[in-house]
Amino acid sequence: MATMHDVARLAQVSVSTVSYVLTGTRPISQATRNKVLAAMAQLDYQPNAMARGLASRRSRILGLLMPMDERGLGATETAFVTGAAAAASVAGYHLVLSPVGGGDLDDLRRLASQRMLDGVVLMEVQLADKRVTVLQETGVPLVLIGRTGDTSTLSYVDIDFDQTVREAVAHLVDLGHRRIVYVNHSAATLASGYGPALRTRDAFTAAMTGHGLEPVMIAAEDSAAGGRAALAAAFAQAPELTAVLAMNETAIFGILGELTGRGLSVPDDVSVVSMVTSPQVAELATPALTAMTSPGSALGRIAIEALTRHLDGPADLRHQQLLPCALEIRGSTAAPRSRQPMGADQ
Amino acid sequence: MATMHDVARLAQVSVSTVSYVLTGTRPISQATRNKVLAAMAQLDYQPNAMARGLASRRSRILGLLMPMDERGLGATETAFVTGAAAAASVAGYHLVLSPVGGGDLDDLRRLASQRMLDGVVLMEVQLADKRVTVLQETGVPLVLIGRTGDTSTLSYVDIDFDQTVREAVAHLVDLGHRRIVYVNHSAATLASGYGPALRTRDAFTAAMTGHGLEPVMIAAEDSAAGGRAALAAAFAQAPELTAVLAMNETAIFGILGELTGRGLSVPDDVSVVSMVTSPQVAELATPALTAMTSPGSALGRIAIEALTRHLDGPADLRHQQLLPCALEIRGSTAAPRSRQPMGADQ
DNA sequence: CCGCTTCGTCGAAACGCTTCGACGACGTTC
DNA sequence: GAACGTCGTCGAAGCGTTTCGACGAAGCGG
Repeated sequence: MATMHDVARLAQVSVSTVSYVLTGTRPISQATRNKVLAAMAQLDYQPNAMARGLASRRSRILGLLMPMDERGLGATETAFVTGAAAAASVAGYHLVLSPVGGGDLDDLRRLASQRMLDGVVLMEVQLADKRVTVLQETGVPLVLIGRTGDTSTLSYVDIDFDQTVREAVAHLVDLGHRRIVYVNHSAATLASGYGPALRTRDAFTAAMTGHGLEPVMIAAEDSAAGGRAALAAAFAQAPELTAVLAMNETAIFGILGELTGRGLSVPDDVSVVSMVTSPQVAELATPALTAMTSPGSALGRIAIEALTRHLDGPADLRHQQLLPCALEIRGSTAAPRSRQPMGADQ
Repeated sequence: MATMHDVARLAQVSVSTVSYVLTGTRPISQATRNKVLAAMAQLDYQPNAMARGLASRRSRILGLLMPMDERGLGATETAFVTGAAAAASVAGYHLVLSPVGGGDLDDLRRLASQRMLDGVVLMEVQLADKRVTVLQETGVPLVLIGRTGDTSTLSYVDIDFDQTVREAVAHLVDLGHRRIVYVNHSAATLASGYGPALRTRDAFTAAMTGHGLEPVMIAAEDSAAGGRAALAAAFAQAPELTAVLAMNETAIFGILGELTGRGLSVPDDVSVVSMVTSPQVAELATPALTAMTSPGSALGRIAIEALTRHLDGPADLRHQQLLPCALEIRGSTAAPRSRQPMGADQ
């Protein structure tokens, strides 16, 4: 493995000159530059990342910390990762993903303190998230996906759940629906302070109230069975429901199955809107789901851009941004079949 | 940020002694060790990963190179990653995931040549995979998930597709099925040399022939629509089919939808077995799918263990191992309804 | 044509760690 | 009790870069 010394010797210049050619820190004449470049090519020289990192105190590596639980990464998260990786590459950084469980806080602290990562993007942030505290203590530049409860001191990018829910509800209301049930994540997830679940709950209540309608929310386990149970609960609470808005991507297949099982057709009897869903998943269902498509890759890109700006620019700037999901109408929503005289609600 | 010098000064020992306490390379008396440990704790000392890596020429970081395409990571791949991460942690290594597209071969070469990774696990290997060549050239210790066409010189772990298909076919045959259609990945995927698709195709042919049955294979696009089309094609080629074996996890929802659409019930009219599928996905369907569950986390663990053995042990040992998927019977398979006189095939 | 920048290059000192050789101080062994 | 290990520690030499100060050579205004 050739080193800078070898290149310098072959090109008959000093080591520092080679370094300047590589980094562009100081001007180098075209003639010298060419000599050096030729020597590099001839030796198949690759700079040693460790040595660079040690001397320059920056690794040019960004970490994307993602929780890896059993249920896997959806297309949404994947889009996020690819968006982030692309942006990192453009900015001249490598992006590495590190699977961090909730438990290994010490592991996390170690990772961050070892100065191997120039900056960190943390995914799936809870409203009260110890990981954020740990990372802040280490002093690594940090951007969150999602928000903690107190957003004042941190940079973050997140989905604009408020607007997303408002648009979803508006779509259904425009179609003529009045009885709309919201199927959220599980009660346990809500209790754990999972931001998206809590924020959408509040946004749903607000949106429905704004239309003069009564909000009905059901918490569903993240499984097909959970979805089936949720639908049963929904019909118990609101027998005349004509539309379901679902946040729970996993439960939605159970919901659809149960609907079919009850002899109800989508969208003729019941309309279904899936929230924060990727087109890929939406297309899996029959009929394809009308969904609020999450801006996955944009979120990833923006997070990385904010992070690199932190690194290159002044230390204390904050970036806080919300992006709504886009409504994509497919086959699972329609005007409600008028099973009862119109105007009954009014 | 405290350095080793600071620790040494505070503990009144030499820098090398501190290093020996940390690495255990040489014996240190209990008294000295305690002094050093106390100093470390007091200063909240964290070793600098770059400096360590430069001096020792090993980063203690392993890379898991995964293609990140649009369709996301299934639970199978996720299990794989978590298995690998756990094993790496046990062995005292960090595991970082690097999303590498097919195109960035240069990127890959750079990553591997920079001596930032002690070893690499490469996922989703094609039968003829340029990435393997590139990585081999750089000399990084390498373990594959999947196999190239020529397996002689490399370490790999892979699913035993042959046995997996054999078991799946045997399950259906035992139930009494005679007309079984195999829905594979798309023709394009097959043509690109995707190992699992090719190997299962051959294994299916062999297994069916072994039972004295005629193998029928359909290539399906990776989408719900592809699944529907595939089922139509299947009925065209084998109108009396009673069972479907599907490799294509994405198409399977289309298959199920189309089956229902034709008024056929699963499993009474048609049995369905899903191959290389995670329990999570299998449970999404109604009824839950009988599936060949992939040994995801075991594959990850074994790959990392093989890799660390490469690093610590002799340079030239190979590890080549196949693991079958496990048959998990759920609700989508049953004996065929005898729509025609038994013995018609015999 | 004299002092002043600016340009292009060099040598050497970090960066924070590992590792090697050396060296007392003690047992052991015959 | 002389010769020999072993144990615990130290100092110093790297590891392969970046970066800083310095310095000769141009270029330039007055």
